[in-house]
Parts: sequence; structure tokens; C-alpha cells
Amino acid sequence: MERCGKHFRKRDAILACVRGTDVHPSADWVYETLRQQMPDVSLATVYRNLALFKQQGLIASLGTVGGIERFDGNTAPHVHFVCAGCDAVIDLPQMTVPQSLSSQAAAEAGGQVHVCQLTFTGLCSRCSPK
Amino acid sequence: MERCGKHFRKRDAILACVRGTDVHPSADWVYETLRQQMPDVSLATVYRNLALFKQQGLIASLGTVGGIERFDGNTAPHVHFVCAGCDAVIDLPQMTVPQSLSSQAAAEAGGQVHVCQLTFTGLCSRCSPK
DNA sequence: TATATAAATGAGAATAATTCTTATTGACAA
DNA sequence: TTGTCAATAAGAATTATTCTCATTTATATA
Repeated sequence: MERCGKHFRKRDAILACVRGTDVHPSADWVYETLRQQMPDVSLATVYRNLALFKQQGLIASLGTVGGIERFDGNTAPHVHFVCAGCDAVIDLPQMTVPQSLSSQAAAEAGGQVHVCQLTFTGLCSRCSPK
Repeated sequence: MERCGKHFRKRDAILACVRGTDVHPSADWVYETLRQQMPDVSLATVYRNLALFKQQGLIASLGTVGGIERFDGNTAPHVHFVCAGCDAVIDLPQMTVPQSLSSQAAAEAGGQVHVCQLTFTGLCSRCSPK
């Protein structure tokens, strides 16, 4: 039942990479980051496994920023801020979405609600004119 | 100063198309819809003008659903529901986001907030198992 | 009216993010 | 060792979107 010998397990490394950062990475960021420790990793493997993790609920997709999909290793519900200047995605952990909103949404939509995403867009402190 | 003679103004038609529907259309939906009345419209023109309107703030982008960008002719802030089954995007006009949240977000992010987007994802009534 | 200039468009090529295909590799069991 | 199956690398294929450029249309001007 031992899953891993001396050989690399790319899949585990990809999951650890997404979970070990707060930059809300793109597939390419994961690829370039892993490549430094694991030069023979393939971009297709990164895409394949990110899609798998997303489907399994191990990671979340934030949608696209500047046309590129971004992921989040933190699947607990939380609020995001997206900078339109530098495409940074930042957590706003102090903000919370009232629990009541989801059930209200389900009622109004007449279906089931699985995910609630609250995202603010603007300019981060670095990109704001002084 | 008259802008329009007997000839078609594709640009105006594209804006009217996006504003005249609540399906939150994709570029291709706009193209196919316009083509029925205006067979010589070009897909490039649709994309070109949607990007222009977005930049001018005349329409809003909702990000991608299933890898395809969706637009909204209603730029007033409101809440959306996205069905993961059929990719429908539905307005939830009765729901409102507390105004206080945006200033709270600006404070926590340390920058400026321009847009607040609240989106619920789930299964619509049609796609929900009975 | 004629003409010049700038804006808007159509058609198709180009781009780039993502997905797919296929041969290969590695892990594990018999 | 051998068979089987999952995971992977490499690169081709796909597809939404953007770009190029020649043409058309609108508008200003003489």
C-alpha cells in the first residue's frame, strides 16, 4: 500500500505547491515553480492534475484573471481582492459573507447553491497612485 | 452630428444586443444572434466592440463560465447565480450586497475598490435532480 | 458636389491557454 | 520475470480571443 518509492510523485508535488502558497497561482506559475526542484515535470501534467484536484474538491478555481485561470489551495470560504493593475489576488480573511446569503440565494434561484464567491476588484496599495 | 444614415451601425447593434437580453451572453452568442438580422457581421467586430464597451464601462464582464467570457449589459451592481450544469447565468435582483462591505474591503486590502462581485454557483432548478 | 481624412468593418491569419494523444515509464502484484 | 495499470512527457491539436490589413463607410472641408 506504500504509494511512493524513491521516485518523484508529481501529483503530490503539484497539490503541495498550490497549497503551500498564497499567490493563488496559475497553472504556469505552478509549472515554473516546480521545475526548479523537478526539472522534468511537464506542463500537461500540471494542467491534468489541477483539473483533477479541482474536480475532487481538493483545490478551488477562482476563475480567470487577465485571461488566465487561477487556483486556490484554501477551499474554506473566504473573500478575495483582485488587483486590476498587477493581477495579484489577495485574501481578505477578516471579511466574512453572512451565512444567510447562501440560503437566500438558493431560495431565489430555485436550485441548489454550492459555492459563494465574493470578489472585490480595484487597485492594490502598490498599484494605487500616491 | 447625425451618426447614422441608411447603413448599418454594427457597433450600436452589438451594444443593443447585449443590453437587450438577460442571458449574460458570450461573444459568440451575440454574433449568432446578430447574424440573423445582419448576416454580414463579423465575429472580430463583435469581439472588438465588446472589448471597447467593457473598457468604456458601458457593459460589464462577468469573467468566464466554462472557459468562455460572459457579458452583462446591466452595469448596476447586482448578484449572480451560475449553474454548473448548463452554464446559465441568472440575476438575483432581490439580493443586495451591504454597501459597508466595499469600504471594509478597501481598508483591508489597503488600496482602492472599484467593483464588488458576488456570485453563487450551484445547480439551477432545471439541472437539480428531482 | 468632389475630395480628404478618419473611423469602422470583414476576412482570415496569428496567438496563447488549455486539452488531447500516444508512447513510455514506474509501481506493484502474481 | 512478467503482466497490468496508473502516471507521465512530449508535442500535436483545439479553441477562444486578438491581430493585421485591405476595404468600406462616415464625416469634415473646400
